[in-house]
Amino acid sequence: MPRVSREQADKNRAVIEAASARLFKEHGLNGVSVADIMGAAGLTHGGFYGHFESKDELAAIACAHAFEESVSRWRSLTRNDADEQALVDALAKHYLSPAQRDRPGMSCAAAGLAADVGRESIDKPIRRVYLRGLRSMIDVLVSFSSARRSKKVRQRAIARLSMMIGALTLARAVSDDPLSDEILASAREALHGNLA
Amino acid sequence: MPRVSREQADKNRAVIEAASARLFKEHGLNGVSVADIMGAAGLTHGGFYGHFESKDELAAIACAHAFEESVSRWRSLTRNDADEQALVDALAKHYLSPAQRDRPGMSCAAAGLAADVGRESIDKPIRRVYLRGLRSMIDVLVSFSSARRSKKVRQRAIARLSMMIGALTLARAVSDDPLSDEILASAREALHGNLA
DNA sequence: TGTACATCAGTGAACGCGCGTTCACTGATGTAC
DNA sequence: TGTACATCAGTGAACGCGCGTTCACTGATGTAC
Repeated sequence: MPRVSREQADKNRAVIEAASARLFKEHGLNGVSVADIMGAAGLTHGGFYGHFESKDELAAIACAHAFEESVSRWRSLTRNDADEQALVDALAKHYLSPAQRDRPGMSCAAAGLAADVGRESIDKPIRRVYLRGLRSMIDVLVSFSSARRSKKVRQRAIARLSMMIGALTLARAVSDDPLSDEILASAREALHGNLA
Repeated sequence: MPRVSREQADKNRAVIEAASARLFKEHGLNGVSVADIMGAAGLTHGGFYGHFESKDELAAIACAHAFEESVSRWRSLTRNDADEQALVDALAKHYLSPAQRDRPGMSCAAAGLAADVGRESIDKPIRRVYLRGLRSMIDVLVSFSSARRSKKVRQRAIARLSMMIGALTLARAVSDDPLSDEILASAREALHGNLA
């Protein structure tokens, strides 16, 4: 059934973008084919190039979407006027959970795409998008602190983000072993300040 | 020039293993072909199956080699009788450097393969090898402490490892921006205890 | 409002290409005498 | 030690397959009158 309404076509494009964001985080940029993406959106592969110029272009768009989703979830944590440690704890509890580990497609963009983006050549559009997304995540963590201008606050935000992403990535690599839960718990404890 | 001496064949196998460990860390498990690996070892692709049963088998062997190399480098740091913080600082200085970031092939096995291993299905041989390797890295970090038996020491070791691997991975994803050096520096500071 | 037609979103076959793996072959190595 | 021959490490063509991308086609949508 070809030729769908303009409105439906826009919806289809949005579905393709959402599905690809999930699939890219789940299986990696090279672990997902154009046919996989279109199939997940209920379409066939040929129509892809009516919406996007290339798979690389969609990868960049999907990366932006994934970061927007992750960051807005993080920002929603900061609404209440809790203190910095409470906010970090809340984020860590959510972020470093078995549920997040086991559903990479529904989870953090920075963690799910980091290694793949690091291997993309520098001129690929996804690299600039990832950089922008990572900066906004750091900004959210910095905003948890009341003293936002200090270099120390920013460095602490970056270090915390590194630990969360590293722990999630490692937990996924050994998800079939008790060590996986131990990694999540250890990072949560460290972020709570219990190991200092 | 076919039919090489038994001795030369063993050397060839060792070269294939070393080259593949480097390439897998650099480009990912799916970013390297059998022909790439054999070419890097100065051979043609057809001879591959005389040495290994499959690409998956080599991936597991290469992963084991990569961890042995990384862990023995880490262990060499622990020879002198420095205190825990000095050992952590020495490791961080080495690990979180631009040189390590820019040469993934020559760098940490746990960081270079984590995301790929997390996406491999549970029955793939590389997963058990990665788990063993990660455990031995944790053991090295635990051995830095004089109070080796405590749960806290082990959790701290795991949290430190998570932060180092997360920081290195993120630094690679944004390596074309000043944020990359900032990530490395932030993690080094955090590991030194300056941000607590 | 109804009709005629141009547009174009989506289909599915096809393109060239590289993948992991197989296999007949080559000819130096290793061995039996 | 020298010769005859079996072995087998490495070669390169070939396999079936899936990839990203292209394109002729379809037929409902959108528009001009």
